[in-house]
Amino acid sequence: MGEEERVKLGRESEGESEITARVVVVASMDTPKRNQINTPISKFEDSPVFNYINSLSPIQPVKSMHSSQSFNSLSFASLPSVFTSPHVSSLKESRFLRRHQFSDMSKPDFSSENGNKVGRDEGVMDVAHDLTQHPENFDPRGSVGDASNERSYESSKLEIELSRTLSYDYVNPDCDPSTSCGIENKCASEKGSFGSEMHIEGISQIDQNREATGCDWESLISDAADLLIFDSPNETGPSKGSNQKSLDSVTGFCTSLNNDLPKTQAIGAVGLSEQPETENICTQPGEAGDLGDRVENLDMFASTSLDNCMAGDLHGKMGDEVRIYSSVRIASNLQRGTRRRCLVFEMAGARRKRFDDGSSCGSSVLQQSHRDVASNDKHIVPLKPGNDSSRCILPGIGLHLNALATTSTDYKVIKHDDLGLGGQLIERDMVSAENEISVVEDASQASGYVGNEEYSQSSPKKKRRRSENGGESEACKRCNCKKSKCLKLYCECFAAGVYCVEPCSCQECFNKPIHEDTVLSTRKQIESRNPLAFAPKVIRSSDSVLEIGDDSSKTPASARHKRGCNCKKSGCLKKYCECYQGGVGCSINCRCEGCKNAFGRKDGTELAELEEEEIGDERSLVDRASQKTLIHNDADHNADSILPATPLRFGRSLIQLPFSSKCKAPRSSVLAIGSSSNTSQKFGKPDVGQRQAKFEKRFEPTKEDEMPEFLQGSGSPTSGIKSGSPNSKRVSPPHCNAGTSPGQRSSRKLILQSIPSFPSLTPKH
DNA sequence: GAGTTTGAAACT
DNA sequence: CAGTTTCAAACTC
Repeated sequence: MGEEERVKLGRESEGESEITARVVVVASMDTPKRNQINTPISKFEDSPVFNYINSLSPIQPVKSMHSSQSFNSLSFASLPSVFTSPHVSSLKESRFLRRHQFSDMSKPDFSSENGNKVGRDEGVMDVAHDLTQHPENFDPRGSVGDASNERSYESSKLEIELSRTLSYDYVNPDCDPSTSCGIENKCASEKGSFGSEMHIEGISQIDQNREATGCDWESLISDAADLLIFDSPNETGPSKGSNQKSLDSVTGFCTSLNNDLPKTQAIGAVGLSEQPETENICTQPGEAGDLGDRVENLDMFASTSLDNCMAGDLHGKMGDEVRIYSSVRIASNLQRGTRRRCLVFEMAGARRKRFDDGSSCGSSVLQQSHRDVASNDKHIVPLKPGNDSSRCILPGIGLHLNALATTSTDYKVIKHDDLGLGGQLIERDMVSAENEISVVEDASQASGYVGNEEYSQSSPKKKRRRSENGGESEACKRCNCKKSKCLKLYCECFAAGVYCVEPCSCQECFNKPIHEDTVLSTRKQIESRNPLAFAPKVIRSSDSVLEIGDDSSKTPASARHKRGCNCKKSGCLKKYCECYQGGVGCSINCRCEGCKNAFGRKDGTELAELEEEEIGDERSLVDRASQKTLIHNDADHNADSILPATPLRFGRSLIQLPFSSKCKAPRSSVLAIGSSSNTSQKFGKPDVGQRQAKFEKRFEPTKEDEMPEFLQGSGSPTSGIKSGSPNSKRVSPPHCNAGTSPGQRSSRKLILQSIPSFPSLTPKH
């Protein structure tokens, strides 16, 4: 219904403009390039796909068309493949790729919203079919596009044809009411294009435009096509400025097209919406005047489902050169990227709110740049059911990873949830910008959070006691601070980068989401003092894991405490010793006296030796246990997450856990070990081993990202634990690494690599 | 559970 | 950087 009205308006307001539009179209039709179009059409007819389409019920060609559009738009957003090959030569491929993407991306939204489940191919086929039926339509469009095509991507004719077909779909009179609305919008956009700029870019552009419009279209349809179309301020408002004529004329034109060349009109609209000139509306309001008409669709879209920024992004994408490759551009274009991010965040935030408990968690590092994301973390962070104190990711050194992970998670959510195009687009952008976060990480986190919550809830008792239970659940990090307010490293929770939770027995605790600002500031302060303060205390190479696997040899030597211990009385045989607690042997960095560390003496004696001498069976048992764990880790990654992976998991203690863990298991924690527990108890190793293993898996990958410094240190061939300052009580950050041998390092890297996303992800600030 | 021991963290 | 103090976990009873 909207169409007619609009058309009327357009005609009334500007009958001449309409005429002009037609004239233009006609001229374009005359262009010799028409032939090209014809050829492609014939191809379609001949193609099996075409036949298939024909075979399909003609009942709802329109819907199919819509779906196709939406897909295009969607693909536009995501299109990795497209990114890879910007060249026109691959147009055909790009098309297919797009389809794929669409299918993937759009499924949720479109299928549900439009009810249009026709595959893109079908849509395309339908379009082709329409074309065959209405060949005249093709000419105009194609001619226009070709003539004006500045970019001259050399886009394949087929692609052009496809785009045309798509556009036709839009126009298709058979469209449902909902679609009609979308069509109108398109018309409006067309106005802009025709009126203001006849030189429609090449077919490629059209195609792109189509995509863009498709996005809008989809959003409109999904939300409320009617409302959007008519309600959109753009139509009446700014867009009408200088271009109003064009709009009106366009409208008229559209109308006429509907009558005469319905399909063509749709195409034009698409093309218009996306002219290259159109940058983001948001950024360039001034354009509204010029592009207002074209933009309308986008604006509407924006108002509808996404932020204006989103729309602006879309516009920008579309506008810039080939839309197909727009995504690439986005990445390059900071402004746009930023906008998207904003959008993304906003969107994410909105969604999150749904889930949000109200507890706030923040990530420090990312805070500034990714503030929004951080806020989003809330969702991700497992809030204890019923407990505000749920752990949140704190900004520690490696926090950015967390944030990223979170972010990624958010994105996922967005994708799956509701976001239509915008959401998807955003995701893409974010991913590209951030270097893609590993999904694994996200999953692990999420699961981890849950685990935490459960865990914490499960045992309100002291942490010590808690750990006893499952051992594995690692109730780690339940503090008992009384004077530090849980804002110093004395507090294990804080040190671990997690918020205190119920189980904690702390007093006057400020390490809670409520005091996020305080926590963050404190963290920063501490980090300023010691950048590695929140880094994992125990640096471990993958080797150790492997070694453990062997059963026999196993020297944890590969892992070392970054700072080393300073034990005087414990002989490094009690948990007072951080090295021992971490399940690693003492190293040069240690200043301990009378070291008897079962995992490796300061003098270089390693575990293996110790085992023989002192430890004996116990150690092997421990190793085995840890080994098992490690082995399972990959598979269990998720399970691991169950561990107290509080938001800050990346925090040092968590990382430490791998081997030692601060998850201090209660003495009795031996349980975890299982059968071997009895023997292992002696040194308490069992706990360590198992726990370490678990944590290790999880954290190892992150280590590098989190702590590049460490990596470097570990990376240092000398590995020497001591490379740093042997004498200094506290090892300087760079030196932190405990001595990992070069070989170890390599193996470690392998592990890291296994986690695909991390390397690239590390967004470094 | 209270008290002691211990060593890291923080402070000077 | 070294020494001292503070702190909370680890440990003992």
